Amino acid sequence: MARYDRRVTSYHHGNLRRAVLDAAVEAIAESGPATWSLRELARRAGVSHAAPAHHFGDKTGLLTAVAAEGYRLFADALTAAGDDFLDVGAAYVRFAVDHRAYFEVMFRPDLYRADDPEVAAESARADAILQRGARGHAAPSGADQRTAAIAAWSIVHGFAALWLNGNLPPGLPSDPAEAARPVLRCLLPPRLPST
Amino acid sequence: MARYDRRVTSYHHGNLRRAVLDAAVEAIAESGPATWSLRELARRAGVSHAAPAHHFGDKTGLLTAVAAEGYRLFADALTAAGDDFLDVGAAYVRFAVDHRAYFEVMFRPDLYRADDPEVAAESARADAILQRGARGHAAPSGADQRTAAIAAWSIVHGFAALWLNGNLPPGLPSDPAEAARPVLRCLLPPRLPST
DNA sequence: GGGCACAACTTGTCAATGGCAAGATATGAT
DNA sequence: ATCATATCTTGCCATTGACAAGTTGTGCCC
Repeated sequence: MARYDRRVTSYHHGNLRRAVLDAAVEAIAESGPATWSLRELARRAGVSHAAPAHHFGDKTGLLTAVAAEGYRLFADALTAAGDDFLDVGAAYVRFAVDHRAYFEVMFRPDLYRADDPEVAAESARADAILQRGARGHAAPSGADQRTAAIAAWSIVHGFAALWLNGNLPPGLPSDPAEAARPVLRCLLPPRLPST
Repeated sequence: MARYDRRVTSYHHGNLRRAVLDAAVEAIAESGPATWSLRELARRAGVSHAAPAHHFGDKTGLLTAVAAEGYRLFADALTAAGDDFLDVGAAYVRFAVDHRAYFEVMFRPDLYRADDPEVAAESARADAILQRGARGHAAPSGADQRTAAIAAWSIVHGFAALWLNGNLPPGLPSDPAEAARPVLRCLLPPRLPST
């Protein structure tokens, strides 16, 4: 913490935007997207109570910036996972847990301005990668491609959401991405006995 | 609206608890669980700004009451749906959409006191019914029973969450429960050509 | 029917918050 | 050197959640 505190007393912070953004993500990760205040973030960063408003406009603007950055990191993480459904799904769950604050804001569109250009662009990028990942496995049970893609997205998103809420039964592997794999496999056609 | 306004001017409202609860659900359905205030609900009910506190303690107490009632209605709805996975899943999604306010609060445990006795009891009841519903379909792909149950819960919950967030592609049936059925079927073993 | 304990609600107050306006200070371009 | 502009501060206001203390209605017991 306090990585972005001002080292010396100067009128200009130098990196206020990033400092407030990081403080927000940290605060959200600690106790949800509603328990902190803009003024508290300003205090953490060592600036006056109105300084954040200059960079983000208002609280919604800050959450919009969090969502935009979250979608960018999210799309990057999914891209790095490759094409296979299980790998993309595991990366999806891992992102949700490792970057809980981003994830929680991203999928709560009432918190931010979803029509923000950067948010729209990055979320569209993530969408495209998810579509590709879903296409990587054969449509089960004779369902059409689109239905199968929705099923894939649903099971991955549902697992991540339930994990974050603590709704899953105890005894699962401590690594959520590994815990997810056998669950996601349920959506795939029966495997050959060779593997 | 205003179904619980006081008809006559009297010191006792007569049904304040229910009136505030309904006003809260209405407000949450309109614009999320964070955009309203206790004082606004009090105004809607035509009582003083401190009256709700008498029944719910504080804002968290009110949200706890919403969650408790939500889980009760939820468990009832799932019970009425029967034993079949597709029926229970469709009822799950229907509840999420028809009772959006309850659903959004229920699955955001940071908003309320999850250790509240009534919440715990009703959510346990819902859990049991979900387990039964998941057991109603054969475990696919050789997965064990528990993994299959988590997969079932994940795909249903994920579909509901994505529908509520507006993340699903356009063109689906307008009835979310019917839209969910083919998606949920992806989890089942291939059907016989007879059906 | 009289009195009394308690439930239901009101009024008043306080610190904290988000947002705005106006002012101060630093930065960089020319 | 000057000046436009970005960055940050100070001051202010309405609103909020929470609490304390007072007021009014209700039901119960005798």
